[in-house]
Amino acid sequence: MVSGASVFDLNQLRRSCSSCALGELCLPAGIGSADLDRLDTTVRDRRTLDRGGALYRDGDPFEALYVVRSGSLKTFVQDESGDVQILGFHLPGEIVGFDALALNRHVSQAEALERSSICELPYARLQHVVSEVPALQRQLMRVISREVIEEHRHLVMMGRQQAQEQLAIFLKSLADRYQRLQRDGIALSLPMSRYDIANYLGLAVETVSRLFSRLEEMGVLEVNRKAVRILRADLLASLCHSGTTPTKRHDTG
Amino acid sequence: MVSGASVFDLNQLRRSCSSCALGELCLPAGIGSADLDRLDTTVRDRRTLDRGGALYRDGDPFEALYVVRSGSLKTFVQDESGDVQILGFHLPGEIVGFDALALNRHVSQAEALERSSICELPYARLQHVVSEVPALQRQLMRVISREVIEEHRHLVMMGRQQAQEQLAIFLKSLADRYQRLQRDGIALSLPMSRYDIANYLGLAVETVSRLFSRLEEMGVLEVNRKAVRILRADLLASLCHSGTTPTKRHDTG
DNA sequence: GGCCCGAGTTGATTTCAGTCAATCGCCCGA
DNA sequence: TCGGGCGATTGACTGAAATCAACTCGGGCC
Repeated sequence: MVSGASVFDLNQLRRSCSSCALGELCLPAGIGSADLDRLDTTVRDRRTLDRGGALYRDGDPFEALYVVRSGSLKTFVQDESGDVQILGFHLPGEIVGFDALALNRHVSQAEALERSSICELPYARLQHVVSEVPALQRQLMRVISREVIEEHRHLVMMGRQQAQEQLAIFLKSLADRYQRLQRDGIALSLPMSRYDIANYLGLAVETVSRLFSRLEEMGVLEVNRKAVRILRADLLASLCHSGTTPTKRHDTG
Repeated sequence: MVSGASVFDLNQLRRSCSSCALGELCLPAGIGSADLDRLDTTVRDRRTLDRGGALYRDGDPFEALYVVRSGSLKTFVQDESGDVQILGFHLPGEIVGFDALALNRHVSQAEALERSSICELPYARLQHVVSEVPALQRQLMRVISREVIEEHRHLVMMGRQQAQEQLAIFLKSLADRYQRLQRDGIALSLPMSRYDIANYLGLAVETVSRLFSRLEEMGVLEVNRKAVRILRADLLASLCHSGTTPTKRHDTG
């Protein structure tokens, strides 16, 4: 039984993309099955990271793009004085490492928030396959574009004046992403700490903590540390656009 | 004389990239001259936008990438209630329009901050050339990666708790970009309004105005509306890291 | 099991930035 | 040339979030 499972895993590993449950969420979306086999050959292997384990560090040479297979990551930049800004939280199916394309070395860092499994796409191989499979090239561009758009969402979130709006948008967006993964979008178990959330949103930890409490008092959430249950998704959604912020209105400058 | 200039412009138009002064700053960086000629064939033409003129709007079908040739643009998203978040200011040599790759339509908007000249790279043609010139494909990826990194800088700026730090970083970064364009990095003439700056940084206009005044009092700047002269670049640089923000320090969550 | 540490929460206080309001002055167009 | 309007500045005030501080709780480790 045990050895049987192990053999199964090996096969799984060998035909990673074709059989991967993430399917449409990952790079292979919209790729024909023949091309999919080609893509399979570029996936070197899976790496497992423990909580806090580094996938890449600032300055590391660019070797590969990485797909989160299970678990979750955070990416962040850290300046010379040690200040951190978290750039994103990455759930299964999401690809990280695009920051290294420009200079052939990473200019940010990626770390596991929990025990995570990662697919590695060595860029040399990927580039080779991409040059032979135009559909994959387009798909790769689409994926980077998604990354750009995701960062736009982050900027919009941070641009809000009301901290409560920021947190509401964050939680709603996280819930939506879990739901797209066919996971529970109501009973979340946040993989990141309050410190991470605060940093991600540009707030103080205490503020985030207080906001969780306030949302609980309002009956929007049920909060127990990392376990967060959304009781009133409608209210949460309305809190995302609450205050009319005249500063932000369009103004041909 | 007049018709002579016109003929010259036409030739210029025809051999745009090869003769463009932007050279290394734009897409052609690191491309051989033969490939450069190939790239030239993909540049449809130049468009001129007046101040406030739209390059593309939210929902527009994806037709091309655009290079700022002269002038400057702002890109922004606008939600259903009209709230705007400015995503970036774009100077000559910079490419915009990557947001549309994911869904084949734009999910943001681009508008000229002043009279601007834009090179249009129809994506269908670009893709064709890219498939024949692998170096160009790599270069295109590098350019998108630069866009991602630029957005990281924006996020880091917005994440700062002190508004003064945000503005200092903004000004320093803008000065650096102008200098890279071989323009004056000391005597800036800001193409964007105070409203734009405020929105970009997630601040109120009044705060931005007060900060300009404060920086002037401190002897860092000389401010006259859009004309800003950096008197003490060293001080400006030090203001970029002023407050030690313990919240932001790295913290394994 | 008990201890210890760090994440998380809550409270008190401060401060900085947002808001409201008034005014200036530049630019553009009648 | 003269208004008008908007961008920009400045002031007064308010309020929300940061800061400082104390404490709780839970999990991991011995």
